[in-house]
Amino acid sequence: MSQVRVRFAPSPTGFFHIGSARTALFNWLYARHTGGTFVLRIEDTDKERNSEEFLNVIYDSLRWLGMEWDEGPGKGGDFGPYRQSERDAIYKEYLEKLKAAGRTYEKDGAVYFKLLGERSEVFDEHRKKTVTKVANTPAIIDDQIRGRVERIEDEDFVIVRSDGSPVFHFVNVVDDIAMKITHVIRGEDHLSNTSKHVELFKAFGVPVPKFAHIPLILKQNGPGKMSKRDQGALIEEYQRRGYLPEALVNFLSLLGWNPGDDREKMPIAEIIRLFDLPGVNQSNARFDDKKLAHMNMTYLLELPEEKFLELARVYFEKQNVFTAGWPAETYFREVIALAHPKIKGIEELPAYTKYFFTEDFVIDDKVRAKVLSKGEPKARLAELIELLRTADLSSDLAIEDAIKKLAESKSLGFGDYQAVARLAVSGTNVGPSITGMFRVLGREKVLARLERFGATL
RNA sequence: GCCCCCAUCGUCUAUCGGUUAGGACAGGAGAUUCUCAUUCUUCAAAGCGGGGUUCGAUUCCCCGUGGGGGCACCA
Repeated sequence: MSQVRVRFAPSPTGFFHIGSARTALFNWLYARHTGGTFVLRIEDTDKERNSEEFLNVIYDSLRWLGMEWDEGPGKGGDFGPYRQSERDAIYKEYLEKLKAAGRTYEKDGAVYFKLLGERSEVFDEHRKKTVTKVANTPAIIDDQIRGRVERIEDEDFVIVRSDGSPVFHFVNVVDDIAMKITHVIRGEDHLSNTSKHVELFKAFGVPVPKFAHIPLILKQNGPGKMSKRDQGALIEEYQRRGYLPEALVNFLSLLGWNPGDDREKMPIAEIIRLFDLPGVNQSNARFDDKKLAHMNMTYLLELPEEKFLELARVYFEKQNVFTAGWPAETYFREVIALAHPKIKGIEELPAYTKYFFTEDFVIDDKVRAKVLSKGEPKARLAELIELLRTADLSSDLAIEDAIKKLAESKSLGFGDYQAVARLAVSGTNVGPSITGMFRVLGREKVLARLERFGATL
């Protein structure tokens, strides 16, 4: 195990979204790549905005995506507790160090961190008030992605609120020191905060960790970064919709990083092997749900049949598709197998397979008009009914053979029978092979539907 | 307003000074398949502008412009 220690430090004040997931992912990847330790720390110092429910969302989402933490809540470790709300004693201890060093003062009941340098009163246009500026020297941020960044922190800032609770900047740095974090990998939105953090590290007399500020994910439409309110922003939504976590992780890894060549679809072990901080891009990336959907489809297509069946089963259960009871296992299995190579996402499954499970499906009017406008569908239907009364329906090949022979005898093509049969049996013009549909549905249902539809012509 | 970061097809990106600027998603056209989807072929599509440095800049530097982020007793 290497000395690298990284942490993901979410605040349970909202849902777990794409941006957080990618920050977690890059931390996790770096830990796995270096053989280091991935720490999960919960930043719940803002009592007003926290909830247990949000905490579980974080745990569930991380686990679903396959990012198990090495230290943290439920896992233990030598530097716990891992929830900031339980670390008051540690913050008090560190606050005393700062006080002893003469780097704090109180004002309006709050504790301020005192910067070093000459002070002057300046009117701040933005905040419309007079503030005290400090002629500080620039903080040097050694960023693994952006290189050397300098920024001057020129105002004292609050580290403990008047109600006694410590502020983010303070606890964040204290915990990174106490938990021996070596690399701080976080979103670029924190880059401007980093000068505060560097000042604190220096005030504590400890070495400043390496930083890596990763680019942000911009919302798909409109300006700005993606937030939890944006369409497609929540991890739990992908979970609910039956997306494959491997696909989501693969997609996320490619937002701001690449393996250095043309490869996109890669197993996680390969991503871990190739991932490194200097390879991360510096510019923000716009979220693209189409590309995610495509990535998901490629993963879905190569999923082993048993695995796909289980995902389908779970999805049908969650969506409560079968209100009147589950279909027979072998039947369900055959339907799902038929749909597997044809769909782009698990969420399409119920609609795609509906007519397999009920007689109560609608005939699409547009498709009906289109199919009935060509050839002699009524005659074809009658011939098909006649054929299927006795034909061998035990295999797709046998069915295809029978229909082809029939078509040949009338100097017609397979398509002349396919379209009208499909419409009668499924109500639409999209679906699995007609032979597969016949085989799985069985003679009785197929004939009944063909006859029922024929009666409307 | 001040500070910080960034800049290649619509989008994600490759290129570590010399390339017909490549790939992927999305889009167009075609082929294959019983429909649809897949798959395959193919087309269209990019170096923000201006200055430098250099024999030569997408690549290095500067200035604009544009985009993003930050400037709380939120995290």
